[in-house]
Amino acid sequence: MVEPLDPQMFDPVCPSSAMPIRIGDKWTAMVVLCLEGGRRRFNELRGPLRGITPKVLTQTLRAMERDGLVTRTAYDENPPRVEYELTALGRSLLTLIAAARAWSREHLPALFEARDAHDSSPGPSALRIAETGEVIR
Amino acid sequence: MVEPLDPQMFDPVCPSSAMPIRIGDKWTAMVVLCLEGGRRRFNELRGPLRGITPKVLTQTLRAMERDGLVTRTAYDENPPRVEYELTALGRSLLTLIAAARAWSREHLPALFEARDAHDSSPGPSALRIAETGEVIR
DNA sequence: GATACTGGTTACCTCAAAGATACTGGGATA
DNA sequence: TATCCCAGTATCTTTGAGGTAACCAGTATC
Repeated sequence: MVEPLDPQMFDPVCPSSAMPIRIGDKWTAMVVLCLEGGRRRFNELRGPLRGITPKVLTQTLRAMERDGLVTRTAYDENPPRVEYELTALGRSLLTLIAAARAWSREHLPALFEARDAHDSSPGPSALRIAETGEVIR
Repeated sequence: MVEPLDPQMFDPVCPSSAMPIRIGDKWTAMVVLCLEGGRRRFNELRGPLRGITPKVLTQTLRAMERDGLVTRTAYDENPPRVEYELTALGRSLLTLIAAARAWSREHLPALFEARDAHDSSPGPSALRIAETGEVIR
């Protein structure tokens, strides 16, 4: 069997939403990474994907199954058991995900730096904010 | 000066929305590609990005400027002139975009094939349920 | 005057994704 | 009899991306 998934494998502090690369839906890339080491069960995936609701995980997996990225195998047991596994097509995304992560490691700090510099610049943006009365928390 | 942009450079029939990779917002990757050959003016970008509204192009360019992907240069002329240009950080996305396009060229047909097969499959779940104890590939 | 040009801004609307919360079935277990 | 477990469903609400249309300032043209 495969090793259990590390519940800490995705750092919630890491603002992946700020990463300008997305594979599929919000959770698709993380599901692919979870399945990299072998087949996994539904509730096994819910550990590392902290905060995902069963509904959204179901939606994500169904969409991935439809696109041929994962296979779903349901065993007629009790309690029920369902396993998900990457297809060759799903595995082909791993290199792309690795490229995106490499880009992030190399360039994301510069992006945040630019963002911070922009947000704290005394330029016309401050004026525009003052004019609109927009509140920034 | 640079050559004019080809208004056909993005095929509207190409379902890029189906491509499971996204760089930044919906238009970010296309803007990067438009700026690959040199600086461009606002309305120059609106040609290839068929269907983009000025509001969304403004939002996209502002966000990219904030993230240090493009520079915005406004000339105090009449009529006004504004030019956008890729930064080194923005250019660093080109390799990632190339990787995503390579993946799509290679694997997107298989994805669509899987999707079509799934959508026109006869039985919903009966075939996908494994027999008890049976080893599934 | 009236209109057009450029590079936008603003208000308003729509729609789908995401999330919160609760509930299901049916055998196994206490 | 009651409860637990897994793999989901069902329903509602929120969020936010994206789109439509109107408007702006300053100059130049008709």
